[in-house]
Amino acid sequence: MPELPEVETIVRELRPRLVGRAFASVTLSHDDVLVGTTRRVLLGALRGARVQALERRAKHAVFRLDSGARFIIQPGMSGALLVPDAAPEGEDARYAVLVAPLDAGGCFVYRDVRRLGNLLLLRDEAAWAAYDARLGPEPLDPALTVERFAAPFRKSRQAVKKVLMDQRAVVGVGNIYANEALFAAGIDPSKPARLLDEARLGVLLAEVQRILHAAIASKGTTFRDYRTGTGERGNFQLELFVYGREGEPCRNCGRRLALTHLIDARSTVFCWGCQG
DNA sequence: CATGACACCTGCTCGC
DNA sequence: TGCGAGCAGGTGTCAT
Repeated sequence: MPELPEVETIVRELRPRLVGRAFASVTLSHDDVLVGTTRRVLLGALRGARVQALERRAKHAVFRLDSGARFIIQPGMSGALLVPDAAPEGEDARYAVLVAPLDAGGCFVYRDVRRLGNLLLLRDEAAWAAYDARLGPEPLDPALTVERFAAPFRKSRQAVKKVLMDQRAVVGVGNIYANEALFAAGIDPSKPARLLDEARLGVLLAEVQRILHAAIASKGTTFRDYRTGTGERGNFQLELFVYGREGEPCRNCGRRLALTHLIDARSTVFCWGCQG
């Protein structure tokens, strides 16, 4: 479900509700979301732990705990982070994977229908460094240069859209925003990445940044079940030019937008006229 | 090392 | 109405 703007929105909304609070208790409904840790270790680390900071890295939420460990949530396709006033019951509890009442009232809930999301526990700086090193640069980092952004594209024979969604090249861009950015930059999504010159990649980076900023301002894109940290819908779906609009007229030239699943088996929507 | 295929899991929609 | 096929904002592993 969530790409960079959605996770950024969730983290911003939950930060004031969680930072400074401690998890009074923790329950976990399924073990299959755990990566690199066990139920016993994770629950032991979270019980009584106080949240010192809540940040976003790539499409993940990062909880810095007072123990020095970091608790990471990768929401995957259907994960949601919420802080209701009380622990969920009945239908609300159905897909709750992790429930942690807070010391000062309220409750932290990680809800995930498909459970493709993952929970990680990084116990020290070395573990954090290893996790961080596997991820590419943040696209909204003002220090990111076009040269750095362009490098993995210049080396790859893959479709430019696939590289754009590769979290080792640049983080945070998933299927929705890859489709949108490539349309805005006038780039054919199936074009081999290495065939794009530096100027074109500069345009692509600029469009990625513009669109991600705009999507954050709209609190993300709600197509199905994405909700912000306060349970609201995002609004960026009203500003999409191609994603989910196959068969409809291009908002730029009026042609019918095309759909293909040939790139990385993900839906790619594009305009034959505008993306050369 | 780069690349493609497939796995993880559940729910919804669409066509027959 | 029922049922199978296909699809869904992500990411990791495996063979080749």
